[in-house]
Amino acid sequence: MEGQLIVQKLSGNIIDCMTKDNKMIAIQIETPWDQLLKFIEKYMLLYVKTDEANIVGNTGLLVLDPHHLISVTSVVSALVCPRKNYVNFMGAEDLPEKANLKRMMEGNLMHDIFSEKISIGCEVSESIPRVLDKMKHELISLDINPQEVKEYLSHDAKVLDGLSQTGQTEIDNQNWKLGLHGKFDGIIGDSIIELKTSKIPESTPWPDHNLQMITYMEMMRDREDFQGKVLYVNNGNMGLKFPTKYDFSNLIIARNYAYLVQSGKYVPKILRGNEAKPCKNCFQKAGCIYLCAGLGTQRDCNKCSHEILCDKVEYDKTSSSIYLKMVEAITGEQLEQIKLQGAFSKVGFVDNKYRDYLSKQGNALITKKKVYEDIVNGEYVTKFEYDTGISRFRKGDFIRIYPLKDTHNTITIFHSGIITKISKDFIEVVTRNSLPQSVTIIQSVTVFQATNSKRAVYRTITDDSTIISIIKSTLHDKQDLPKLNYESVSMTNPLKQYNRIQYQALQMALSTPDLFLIQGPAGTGKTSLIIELLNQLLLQNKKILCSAYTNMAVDNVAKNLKSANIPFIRLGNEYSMDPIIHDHSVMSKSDEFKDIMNYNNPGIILSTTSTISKSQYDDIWFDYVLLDEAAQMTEPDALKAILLGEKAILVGDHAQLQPIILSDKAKSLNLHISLFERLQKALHGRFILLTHQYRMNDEILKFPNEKFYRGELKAASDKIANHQLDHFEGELISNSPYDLIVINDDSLDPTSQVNFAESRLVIKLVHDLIVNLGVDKTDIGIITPFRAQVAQLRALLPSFLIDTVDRFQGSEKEIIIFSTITPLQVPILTDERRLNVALTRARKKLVVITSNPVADRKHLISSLYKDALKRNHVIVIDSTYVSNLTQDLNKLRMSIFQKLTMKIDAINPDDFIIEPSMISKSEFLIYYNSILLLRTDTDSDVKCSICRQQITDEGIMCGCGYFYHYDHLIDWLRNNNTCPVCKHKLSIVEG
DNA sequence: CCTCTGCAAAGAGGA
Repeated sequence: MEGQLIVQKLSGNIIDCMTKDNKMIAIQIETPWDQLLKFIEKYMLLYVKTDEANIVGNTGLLVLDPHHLISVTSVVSALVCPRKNYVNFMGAEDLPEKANLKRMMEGNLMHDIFSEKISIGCEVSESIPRVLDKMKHELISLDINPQEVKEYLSHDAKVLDGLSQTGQTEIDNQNWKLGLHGKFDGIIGDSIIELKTSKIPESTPWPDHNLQMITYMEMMRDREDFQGKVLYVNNGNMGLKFPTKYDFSNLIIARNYAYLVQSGKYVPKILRGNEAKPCKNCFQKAGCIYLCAGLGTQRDCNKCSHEILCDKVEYDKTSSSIYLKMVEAITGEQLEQIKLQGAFSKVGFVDNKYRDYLSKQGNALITKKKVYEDIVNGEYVTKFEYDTGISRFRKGDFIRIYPLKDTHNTITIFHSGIITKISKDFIEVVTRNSLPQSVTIIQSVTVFQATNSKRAVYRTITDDSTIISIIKSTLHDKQDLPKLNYESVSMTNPLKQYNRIQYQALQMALSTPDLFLIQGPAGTGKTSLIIELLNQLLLQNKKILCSAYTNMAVDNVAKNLKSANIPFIRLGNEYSMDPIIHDHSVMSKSDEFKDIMNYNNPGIILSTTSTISKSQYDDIWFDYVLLDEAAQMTEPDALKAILLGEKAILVGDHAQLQPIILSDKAKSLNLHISLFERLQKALHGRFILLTHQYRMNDEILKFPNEKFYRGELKAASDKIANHQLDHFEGELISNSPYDLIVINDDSLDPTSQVNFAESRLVIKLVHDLIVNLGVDKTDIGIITPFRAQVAQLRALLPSFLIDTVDRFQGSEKEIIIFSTITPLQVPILTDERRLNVALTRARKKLVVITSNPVADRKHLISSLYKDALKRNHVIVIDSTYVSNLTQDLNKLRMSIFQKLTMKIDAINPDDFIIEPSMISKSEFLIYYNSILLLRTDTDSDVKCSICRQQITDEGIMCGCGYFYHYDHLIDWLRNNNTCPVCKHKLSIVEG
């Protein structure tokens, strides 16, 4: 038998399972598979392949939770040593030796050349300068001489010109039966090709290469019977080696153990005695010992074979257990993201209905045809036309591209890419391979930097610096630090004048021997203080890291430094930073960066926490680490940067956005509480609140001030308290700095993330501002909670500044128009902090637009409404007014852009209306994060996965493809929050 | 829902 089974009952080594077509079957599990028995649970999904009803020896396969995909490299490492796989997973890796690092980089570059060779068929000599340029930043930061690498490539890679055939390269693949995913180097003809640059073996590939190739071949077997060839390129020679036979069941056992490690169900023991032979040459030995001693897990010093290296140190038990808890939280979040990616990825094989409806939700994009394809810089640039619609995609998103006519039950192949351009009917992407005419595009969401976060937390165990000790001590007790002696601190050549509190904050930050926290609410001059701190510290010849979670926040500091003429170096990929600061990027300042890296030279480095946490920067040491928007990052994220410095200054506002955490498990372990927020409560004597705000008119400030800052904020001067636009009264605009417009329309779809009525109103407002009142375009900012609404508004109003609330944090504008969408189910505006951000961006005029009556809602937005009503700021309009705007839509748009002397195309209003039937309540009732479950009129042969009875009327299907009686699933969800089979997070929609 | 971004394999030794 062969197939996917759901576990119903376990007794001894017999498991009662249900097949997909509702047959019950008992399987007996014998050695070596019986070692997995204790991990098998009710409702667990299994893939089973066996000749009889017994799974025994190497004749059968048993895959635990096959929808949780494990990477091929993890499996190979788990087969070599399960402990090694565990050590890697825990982030306890050491930075490889320098010589080895260089070999790794050389290998990387060789793969890039190979990739170009078989995808576009260009000469090696043409590729070399190109791939070196792409890798320049990494070579610089690792202090590897590009010239030496170039010589290596010119000598060794030349043989690749001997390859005449072209094919596909870097094949991303997923196998939903075996629970594996991976990426192999290429397919040429009927062969899977894997390139290696190590010493060429005499006959067959080296063992681990053999295992890797066997796994790839097995993963692809159901689709096509590929040959496997390992291509060795070494010292100017080329050798092609064919894999030897290997018992694949051993690989699946290793896969199951890697899965158990990743889901936190299993910790492999350290090897001892005779078992420990492989430890001799293991690169993970130090981390392995470290985890053993640091955490006290599996510790048994008398029997341990690692004695020679181990110093038997007893680490502090408290911080060790906190470390374990944080890693657990990070892992929880990682698992949530793996599931989310899994649910999206199933567009590769679940039926078209599922794909279409991901697309209707804006979570997938289906192309119609290729408009052009070009090769730029060794990569394919493809432009597609798609059915007009509004999606959540935007420029710069990492995406996965699935060929539409290439689906398979168990295997999916996709291309990774980046969106370079997107409009309402065209999308342009960059990929390594040529793409077919019709594809499905989904967002790539496995982006949580789990390994680096774990590495940072792991390093805090043994770090006994003052600052890390203070942070650790606040985890169990409140700490009162001695007062700072700051009064005598003076500044040389300050950039500007500061108020009393700002000045005190600067003095305190500059005098702290360890840490300091500055809470800077909206408009209180946070950015000026950061620039001044950087300025003063640089004058003191300090080496400083200034870091934030988002590229936008880092760029904000960079632009201010640039205009103050203060030198700095910006780390990170150039495509993710503002082009204005390209001349400060590490690519343009490589020599200065090398000096700062390697010597004790002063300087300012700007980077996202994500970039600076890469292992290649482990050895840089800073006098100061300055964190901007520190309340927006998780504690591990903050630790990544803080670990690199002697002192730390955290600037943020915990009344504004907090880190985004998807997993309930991680939330229960407080991963969503930032270090800034925690220290603000637990650490006394190192905190100041800035209270003078330089942004908002008092009418705009009033509500957020009372709601979020206990009324502690004041305008810095009367001038600011009263500043407003000159004569700005219009048809929909009052003479006051603050309006709340309510569209009285009950027919709107409350689940939608786009709202055309609000968009039309935005256009009307922009029209009145620009055309009637002569407002400058750059003074207007338009914000909204959803990416989809941003896309709609951008399509209607090209070249205007339109963005999500989250991305607008840290910015301000004279006039802000805030389209709320007033969603029912989605708690986007019930998060007070997001509302706070939205309401505090405007200097002189704030217009909030909401749809539907809001007064009777429990949401915070209803108290906003009540407050506005009391203060006479509410403007109510009816739906007829808005629908009449539709006829004038193009006229309004044309006159806006005529005034701006820009040419635009007319649009068809119908393109923007989301039919209520598309997302009707009766069809979709249960959410999996952003994905809805399908409610369907089922065919007769579908069975409920809970009661195993036939579904005769309506059934409901999870993204994993399993059906339920509607009532049974609802019953189940009263006590659980996941799909019984695949464990995806599900929640019932109110109403 | 909102954000961040690369991903996975790259490498040594060696049957």
